[in-house]
Amino acid sequence: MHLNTAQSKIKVTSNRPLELPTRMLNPVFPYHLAGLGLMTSFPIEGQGRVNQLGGVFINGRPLPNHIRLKIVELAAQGVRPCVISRQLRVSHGCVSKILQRYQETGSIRPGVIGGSKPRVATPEVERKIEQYKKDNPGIFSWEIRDRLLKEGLCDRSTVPSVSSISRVLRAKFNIKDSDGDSGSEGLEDSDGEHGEARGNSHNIEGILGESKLDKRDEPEDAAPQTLVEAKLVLERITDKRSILYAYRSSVVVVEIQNHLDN
DNA sequence: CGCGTTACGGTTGAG
DNA sequence: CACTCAACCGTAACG
Repeated sequence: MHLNTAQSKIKVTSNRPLELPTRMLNPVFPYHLAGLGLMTSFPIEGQGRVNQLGGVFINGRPLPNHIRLKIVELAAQGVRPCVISRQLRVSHGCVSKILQRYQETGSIRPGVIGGSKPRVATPEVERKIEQYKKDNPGIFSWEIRDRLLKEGLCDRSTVPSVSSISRVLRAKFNIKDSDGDSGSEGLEDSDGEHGEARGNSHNIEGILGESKLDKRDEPEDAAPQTLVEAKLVLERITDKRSILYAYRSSVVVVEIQNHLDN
């Protein structure tokens, strides 16, 4: 049912997470061989691969949000994990992981990928920096650095650099940076457990999030409820076919689907 | 057969 | 600005 589309190639040219709706699965891919061990995780154009179930995934990258959502929704309706796995063509290990995470955290989102933990600006040091700044708002970063050394909180190898201290101050006190771009935006999310909280402006879900459709874990209130609302959003998105699948309202989706297919 | 777990090959991004 | 490396990813396979 998913394969009778005119779409014949899955184009994956970016290493960003892509929306790869199941209806866009490659109809010429020999899925009957994919599960026989003759080919595993068969590479398709670019970074997209096809798993044993015929599902498309990008190695190393999280499943798109709409599929994660669907997994949780189906589970909530009482659908068994093995059925979800087959229906959405997602490995059962992955279904299991996403459901477990949802149970534990209430979030459907992937974890925070990449980056590294602060090496010098530890929470304790950050607290001190914050305190120094509160005590003396006019204090310079290099003065803070000196004080951290003098009071023995850090030694020369562990004291944060002046730029590290500046970064902490920017974060804590929302001080505008000279380049004045993003930077301070994600700070509201200081619980920091949501994977999409940063660097999300270059994928389709990031765009959605910024258009207030899917910013939180429970986005349905903000989702377009009418065809007109949905079209307005669609007009700002280049990959219209893909973005469809992020929408929660199946009625609207079907309407837009028909509209685009004509 | 269903599913929890984990090795593996991969990506990411703060430091 | 290129690099490092520890975080996370989903799949496949085992038990």
